[in-house]
Amino acid sequence: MASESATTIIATLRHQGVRITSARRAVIAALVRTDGHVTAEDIATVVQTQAPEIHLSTVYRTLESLEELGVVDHVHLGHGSAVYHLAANRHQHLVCENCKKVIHLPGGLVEELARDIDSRYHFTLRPHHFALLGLCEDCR
Amino acid sequence: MASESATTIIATLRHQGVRITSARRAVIAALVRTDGHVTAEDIATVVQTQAPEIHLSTVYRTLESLEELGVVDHVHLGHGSAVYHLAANRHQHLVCENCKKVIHLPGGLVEELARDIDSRYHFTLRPHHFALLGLCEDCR
DNA sequence: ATCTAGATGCGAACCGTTCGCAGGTACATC
DNA sequence: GATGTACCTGCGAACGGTTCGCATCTAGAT
Repeated sequence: MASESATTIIATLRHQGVRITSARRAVIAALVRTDGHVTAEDIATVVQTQAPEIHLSTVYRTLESLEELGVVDHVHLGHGSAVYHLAANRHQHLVCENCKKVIHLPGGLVEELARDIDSRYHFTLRPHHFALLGLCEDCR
Repeated sequence: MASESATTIIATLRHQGVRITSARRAVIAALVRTDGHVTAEDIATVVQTQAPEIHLSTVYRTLESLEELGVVDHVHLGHGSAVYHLAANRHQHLVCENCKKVIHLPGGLVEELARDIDSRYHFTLRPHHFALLGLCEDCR
């Protein structure tokens, strides 16, 4: 799945009646460019190299809107700030509780567990919203 | 698995060379008594009905030590404060992202996933340290 | 009874995030 | 192109949860 371009995302947003401001352009551009797990602060830093007036709180608010619109996800890695990425590259995270290393996993891994939990507890897992914690090879 | 009594826990701690102070007694007693998912603040409140001078920061420090000694676990439910419980009743949590309801699961549920992740990524899941987020029956 | 490493109480600091408000800007409308 | 207004922004202050520094105290070894 190729990652969406900034222009595509902007077109989608405009189509949904969302105002395209320079701050939003900048945040989207940053997300598309970095394409990893970045914190709001990371995004602010990137964005501010071009447009220093864009405030961290605007970045938070923009990310919040983008998430409501289904364009980005945020994940809590179990320590420190949440990280954000484009919903298009949704995936799972393993996080080492010792060295904090993050390992990306393909999205499908948890599906069996999700089915099991659904049938037994009538609960729909949304696995991309949480990280799987544990110990990596080096730390265990 | 019967939950350990406060006296048993204290004996274990003493045996490991840990000082038994009145604050620690009180925190352990509170944990044994409530036996659910309580926040540090909850514990402080309980403890302070008997011993008002025990400070929230002491509760945090005590919980930290108890966790290092393997007596308690803490879990981040994805929003708000972490919750603590005795390691003896280790279990899994489903948390509804909408209504915040918490469902307890037996510990073994994630084992297959854990084995899978271990063999593919050489990573040891510690599933009791994170909640599984999603949507409950009523909210989905 | 004495000593000392370690635990405590207290408040201030911290970090990540949210909020309130006054001013600014996108875009629908003419 | 000018105008209006709902929405967005910048800013700083506040927030909730947790950690820290420091002076004092105390458990338990001697």
